[in-house]
Amino acid sequence: MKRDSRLSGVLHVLLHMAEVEGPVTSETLAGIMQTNPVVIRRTLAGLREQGLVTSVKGHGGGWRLCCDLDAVTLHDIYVALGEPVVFAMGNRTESPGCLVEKAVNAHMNDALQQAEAVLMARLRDVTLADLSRDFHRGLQQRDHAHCPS
Amino acid sequence: MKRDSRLSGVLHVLLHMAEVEGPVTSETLAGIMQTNPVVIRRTLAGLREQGLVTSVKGHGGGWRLCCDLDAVTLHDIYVALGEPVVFAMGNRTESPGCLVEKAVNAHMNDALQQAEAVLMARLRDVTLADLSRDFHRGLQQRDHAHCPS
DNA sequence: GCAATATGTAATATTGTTTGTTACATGAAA
DNA sequence: TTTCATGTAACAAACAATATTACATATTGC
Repeated sequence: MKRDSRLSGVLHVLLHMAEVEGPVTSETLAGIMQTNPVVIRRTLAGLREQGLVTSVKGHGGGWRLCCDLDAVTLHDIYVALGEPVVFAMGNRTESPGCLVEKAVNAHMNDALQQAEAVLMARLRDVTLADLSRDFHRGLQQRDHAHCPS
Repeated sequence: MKRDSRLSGVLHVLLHMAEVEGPVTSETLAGIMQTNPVVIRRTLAGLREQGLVTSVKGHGGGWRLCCDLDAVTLHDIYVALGEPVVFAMGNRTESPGCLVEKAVNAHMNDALQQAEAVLMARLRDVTLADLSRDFHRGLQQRDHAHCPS
């Protein structure tokens, strides 16, 4: 199954934006992400509606983070993306007439729902600031490795 | 995203088989599932390798359950299907050179892994017998509704 | 033995979704 | 007024799941 990597991708983009002062163009971001500028614009458009980023047209324009990294969780980003489907597995029919299928669906939905609840809880636990901290920790470690005292 | 409904589908098939004495042909099962006999055979082939069903060729042949419904959990079926991918969401790159991506992946994987653990635990909690019981309960309720005393 | 029936499986086609691309309109700065 | 950037619709490509076709193999019953 083809995996939807928008959440992973947009987090990547946001952290890169956090490292830069001025606005960043969709073309630059597309370069980092090895994708198309239009894809970036499409994706970030959702985040803009939630007030997480702003965009400015024209010369010198581009995209800018406009949220408190400490206040935004991964779940907020997930929601801003339109709450994409979580599972690659699902029921054959959602409103089955067959009683066998009803019994199957009931148990499957129960299991999937509990798993989804856990996932959402974990996403709510992590903020963009957490990710950024981890990134900088990784940077430091790498620099130490390259330039030992 | 297109959802993989094999687990749901195969459970449906197994419960139907549990209701019948003799062997059932892939054609009959395909009729119930509104799919193609070859799809049924392909899917059940995996279960046969795990000793959950048997197949007999030729005249009077077909498929038969050969397991204790109480002993087989949904997780067993999931494994017999080859442990299909659980999530529709995933990381952009699994072995990123970019430290930003590394930080993102670490948190995402953590969250996904915990959710997957919960799902598997729930699948292990439910047996085919449980599903069958629920089905018969549903049957009774419907009959009562149709023929009130 | 031979016809009928069923599985086994490879090869191919179809379908549906996501992602990528093109094209062009709109807006802002130099 | 030229240049650069977003906004968006329309279209194309890529990909994975499912469906279909075709034929080999095995078993039963006559």
